[in-house]
Amino acid sequence: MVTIKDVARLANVSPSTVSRVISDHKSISDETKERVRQAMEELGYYPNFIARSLIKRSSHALGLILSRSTESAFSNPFFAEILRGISKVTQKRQYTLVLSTAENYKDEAKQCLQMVMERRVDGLILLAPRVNDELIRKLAQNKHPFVVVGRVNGLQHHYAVNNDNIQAAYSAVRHLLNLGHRRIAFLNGPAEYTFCQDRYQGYCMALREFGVEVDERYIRHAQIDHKDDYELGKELLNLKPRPTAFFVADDLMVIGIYRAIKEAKLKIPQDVAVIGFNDDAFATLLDPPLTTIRIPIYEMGKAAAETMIAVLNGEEVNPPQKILSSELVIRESCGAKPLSQ
Amino acid sequence: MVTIKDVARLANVSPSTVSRVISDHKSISDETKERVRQAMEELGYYPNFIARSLIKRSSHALGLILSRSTESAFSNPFFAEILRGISKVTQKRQYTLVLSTAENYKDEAKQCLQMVMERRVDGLILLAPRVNDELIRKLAQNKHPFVVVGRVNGLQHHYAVNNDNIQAAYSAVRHLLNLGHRRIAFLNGPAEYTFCQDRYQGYCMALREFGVEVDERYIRHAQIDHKDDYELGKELLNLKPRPTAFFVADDLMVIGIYRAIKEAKLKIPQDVAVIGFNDDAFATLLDPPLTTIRIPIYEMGKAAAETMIAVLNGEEVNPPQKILSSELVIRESCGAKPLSQ
DNA sequence: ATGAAAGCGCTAACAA
DNA sequence: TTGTTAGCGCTTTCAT
Repeated sequence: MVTIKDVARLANVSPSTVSRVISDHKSISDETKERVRQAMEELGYYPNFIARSLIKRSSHALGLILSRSTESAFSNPFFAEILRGISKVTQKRQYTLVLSTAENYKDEAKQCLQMVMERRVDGLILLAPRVNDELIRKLAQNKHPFVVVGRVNGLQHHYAVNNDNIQAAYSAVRHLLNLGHRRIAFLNGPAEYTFCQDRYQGYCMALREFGVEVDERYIRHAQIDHKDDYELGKELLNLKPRPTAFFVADDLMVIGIYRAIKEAKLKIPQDVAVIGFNDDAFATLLDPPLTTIRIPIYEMGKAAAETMIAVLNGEEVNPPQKILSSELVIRESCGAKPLSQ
Repeated sequence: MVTIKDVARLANVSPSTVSRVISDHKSISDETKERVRQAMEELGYYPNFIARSLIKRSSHALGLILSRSTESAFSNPFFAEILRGISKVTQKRQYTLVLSTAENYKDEAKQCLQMVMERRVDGLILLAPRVNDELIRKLAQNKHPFVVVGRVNGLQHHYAVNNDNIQAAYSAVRHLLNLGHRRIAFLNGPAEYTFCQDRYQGYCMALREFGVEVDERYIRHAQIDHKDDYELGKELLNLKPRPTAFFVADDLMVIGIYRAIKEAKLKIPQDVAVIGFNDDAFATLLDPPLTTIRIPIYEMGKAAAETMIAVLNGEEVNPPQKILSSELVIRESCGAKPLSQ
């Protein structure tokens, strides 16, 4: 292995001079700089990242915590999109991106704590926080740098990036209400996630505003792996009286819902209107194209990574909690445009 | 920061003894072992991974190189599936998984070379090799440990895991030929990837076996980001005489093809048969459900990671190039079962 | 069974 | 502007 000493010897300088050239220190004459660079080139020298990390007390790496099984995370377009945003930033800032890869929450919490304690990563980006998230509590307690994508409850000082879930769900349901729907089924994600809580709250808000009572029979929580969407869709369609519209908290679940509706020989949107969430790429390809909420996933990923790096650099991040807006995208799964805005 | 010295002091032993306890060295009395462990617990000690890496000359990390833009990689279910397989292994073996995140091939090659030279990772897993892949050539030249998922051309000694692309494409096309199709359009991926070359070869093999001449007009290469599938589908459908079947080299592209076919007021499979590749999760949800080739993506990911780790451990891997078999999954997009096998 | 000492490859005071 | 020296936190000979 070529080390800094080899370069120093060849260039006839001390190792510290080489080190200074690496970090482009100002007080090095152009002449020696050139000579050292040539020696590096000649020897094919690359600084040893690990040695550097040791002395700098920083791995210059960010950990990404999925907060769900690897399987269900990777198969969701949301994940791809957030990863795209994060990696855009890590790449630019020369950070290493480390993926946590656990099979369940408990393993993940342990792994993740170990990762920071062992200094494999300088900071963490956490997706999909849970209600009373144990891991987040511990990280905060140990004062480990992290930023959450989503909303954390019961924690005062922390960094987070989120979209306006309550408002977004509210807009979606109001859209259906404006179209005249009153029995609106809600297929939500697992109740343990705060983002599902928030969407539930938005759903209720809209109904109440229109004087419609929230009927829990019309609400279902699907599993995070989306294996039971279709079944839950059938259940909801069998309710008497049948819901005339579906608010589905993730476009991925719409696939199962569409199937259940079509199998019941019902037409979308004539018999049942459907509105989704996320605006995944395939939403426009569904039949009929899906009306849904577009959330700026890529931007959230970017913001999360930028926040984390800024915090690690000791910069002030203000505000510590950012909320990005979403937008209702009207396609054909709910029928005509609403009368009133 | 709690170091090995702090633990040593508290447990009244030398740092080397603590180090031995960490790695569970045999020649340490149970009594001291216990005492040291207690001290660790009490202080909340975690070994510094970086210091350890420095002396062990190993980062205990694997880099994953996507070989395409972050965007197009992450949006393909193939990627999620391979990542799932890889992470299953890295997790079990306590390896850190590092994601390379470049926007284009040139950047990626540079980044990736830097990653290994700087010792951020011990080895690399490379996806989707290109014909005459520059990066792979360089890695081999510098003797850097890597394993490729796919086929590499023009390189003698290397490790690789692949599926039987030629055979798989051959089966797919033969299936169509057995059903009586003779004008079979082929929507392939970019010609620069070896897996596309292989699928092309399988396509030709089958046609020739049935005495059908290969007509290049019926062959198109889609972009890796799947943005032009629909357009290419329309082009192919406008050919005179019109193809009666489509062999599509990635299920993701089938979405565009289905759309083109339906817009032309043609029925699947009555007017046009379609066969895909990958057996992505959504294949069964398409209308009609897609006949496709199932490749063991998860297993390939596992095998790749296992191979890489074995190689790093100095174990012998035999054979160095593994080929996993794929399987034709018959659903409804090609109509009836073929008469002959 | 345990400790002392050297050193992994680098950086950063402090000197010169 | 450059070199000398100490040391980041750990492991590993070599002694004892």
